[in-house]
Amino acid sequence: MKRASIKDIARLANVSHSTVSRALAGSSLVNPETAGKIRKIAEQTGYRPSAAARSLVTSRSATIGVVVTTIADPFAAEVVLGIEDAANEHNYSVILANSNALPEREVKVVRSFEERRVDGIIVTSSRVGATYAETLSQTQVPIVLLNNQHPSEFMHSVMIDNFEASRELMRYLIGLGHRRIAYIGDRYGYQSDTERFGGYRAALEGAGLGLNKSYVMLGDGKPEEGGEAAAALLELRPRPTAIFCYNDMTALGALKAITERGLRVPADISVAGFDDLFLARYSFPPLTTVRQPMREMGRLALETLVQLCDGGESQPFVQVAGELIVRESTAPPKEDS
Amino acid sequence: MKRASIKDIARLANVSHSTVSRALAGSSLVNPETAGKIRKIAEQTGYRPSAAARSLVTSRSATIGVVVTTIADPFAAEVVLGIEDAANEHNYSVILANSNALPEREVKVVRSFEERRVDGIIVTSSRVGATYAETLSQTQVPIVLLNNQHPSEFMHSVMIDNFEASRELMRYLIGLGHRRIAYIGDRYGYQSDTERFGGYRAALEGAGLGLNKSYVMLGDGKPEEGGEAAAALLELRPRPTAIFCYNDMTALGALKAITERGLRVPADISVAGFDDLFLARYSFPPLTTVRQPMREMGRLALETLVQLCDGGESQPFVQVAGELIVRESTAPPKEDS
DNA sequence: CTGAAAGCGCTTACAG
DNA sequence: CTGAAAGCGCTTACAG
Repeated sequence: MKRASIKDIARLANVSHSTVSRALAGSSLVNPETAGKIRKIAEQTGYRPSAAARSLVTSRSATIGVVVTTIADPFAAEVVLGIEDAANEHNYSVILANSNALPEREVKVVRSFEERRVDGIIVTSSRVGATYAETLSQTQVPIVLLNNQHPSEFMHSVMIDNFEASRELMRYLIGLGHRRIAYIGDRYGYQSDTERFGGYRAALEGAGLGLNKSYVMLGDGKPEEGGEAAAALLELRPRPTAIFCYNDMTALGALKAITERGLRVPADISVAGFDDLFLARYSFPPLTTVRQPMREMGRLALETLVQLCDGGESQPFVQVAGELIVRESTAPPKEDS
Repeated sequence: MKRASIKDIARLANVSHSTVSRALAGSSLVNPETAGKIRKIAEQTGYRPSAAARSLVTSRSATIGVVVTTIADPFAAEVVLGIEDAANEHNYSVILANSNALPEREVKVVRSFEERRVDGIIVTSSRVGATYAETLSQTQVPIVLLNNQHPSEFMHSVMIDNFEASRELMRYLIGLGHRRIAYIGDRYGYQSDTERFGGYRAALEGAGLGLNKSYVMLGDGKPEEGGEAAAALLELRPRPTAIFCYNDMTALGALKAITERGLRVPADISVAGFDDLFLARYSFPPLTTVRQPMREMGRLALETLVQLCDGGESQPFVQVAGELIVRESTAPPKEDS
């Protein structure tokens, strides 16, 4: 059974299909009475306009493409929720694709977005390398990068002020009395990591503390390696009294590794993360971290994109502020340490 | 700058657009040499076929719609990852929508799917109430429910064998020596909760233990209320020696509430969950739970859907097995309890 | 093997 | 206010 088309309705209403089109579009150029009749018939027949047909003539699809590395990452999931909620309000649909950080997948995704003539693309927190960036810019549609900035006239970005937020967290740790603070970063060289490390370093310098390179470790942004890095840090003498993790996932692994080795957080060592994922409230102990307004950032990205799609201007870099969330994984260092 | 169309390529190749269409579709009805030339031009001009135009004539969109309550739920995220990975392999795109459990949102989502002429729909773990089910069945496209079964010729479903998995977990707990086992379910009456409760009950009976109604609490599937329920359970005398939570999120809250009250898990009381979310390995202590193969279930749902879209048959109920994962949140009850 | 023609379901000038 | 016509970019019988 095929879906009713505009023609079927025209026949039932005894008008031309042009009139039906206008009536359904709410045009003022049609007799209110006829319009009402048409709408009623459309309603009764369960008519649904074909987005494909419409987009063919209007050359707009009311669809945006969203690429994440993997939606199983809680950060990405929160962002996508924000994007989709906002998209829904603007009557856009979102096509979701996971790149799994595979270059061939990235290429395929962009190609599929192109074929579907998405009106814009949002790329969330992945490394946008040179090739990927090039593939992306060739799409000719507006692109918004989330937590990833790339200097290009085609790309806008929304991100948190990593440097400032990181520095604030560090000042808090230093204020607690910590002098030996380690940093577990991300070996993939995300911009956000670089910036957070920048804040870490600036805070150390600001406090007259030098950067001790042996206190800087690299993980992969996930618990497993966060734990390994933390374990290695524990072996150092003098041992750091606090560990600042690039993100909450890393911190989660650190917490586990430390606890498993019989040390207590924060009595023996403090741990802080970054993101304020949902699970930061349920870790043991609850994690001190920097909150990123993930949903709002997603919403902001969508809104920027819609503005761009409507041919409007938008500032190329939207920056939001982080917020220090103090929980129970941080405390002053032990007297004797 | 507009995208190149089949006509542009036809002009450049000095053939008709029909030939271009055939060549690009890999039809054998076209001279290999011409075909090669056409493909080369298409490549050079960065030609991308319009999915809209194609779907208009083929009446297939190569798109499927996925509705989740919220993608911020880790369970949903894992499932969606599985769906999208499989969809990618079959060259389908997925449109993602969050219903937020709002009826009006559900209606809007389905409407949008209809307008986009999705080839099929997957609905993940939400209550598919009577109205929603009706809205869904009217779409005329195949529907696959994940962790939600609904008797209807239009709907297929893939789900875990909740009853059996729940019973297995209970047997394990009983085998440990527990006699007073509480259950924290979900007040929204999901089918999965009903079935897990069924397994709980059957196991108790099977062991000659009666069902103590005061040991059965209801949460909302999230940590907060899981914690409240656990706290209430702790007040009971005699106190239960183990708590089986409907899902990991509930267990996470229970763990926190118990620990905050100065009791130790599993020394003072055992806790088990269901799902084996990523975070179950990082809770304190690591959670004993039942693993649901979430990604595989997503993949299975997509595969079932594709089969249905291709006009094939498929068994209406696909059931997968759960797997008991024993970690550190469960142990024999204390001697004196 | 190739092209001309029709048609998918819409929107939108154009003419009345 | 309304209709006939053209066209968006494809696929696919039909005829050669």
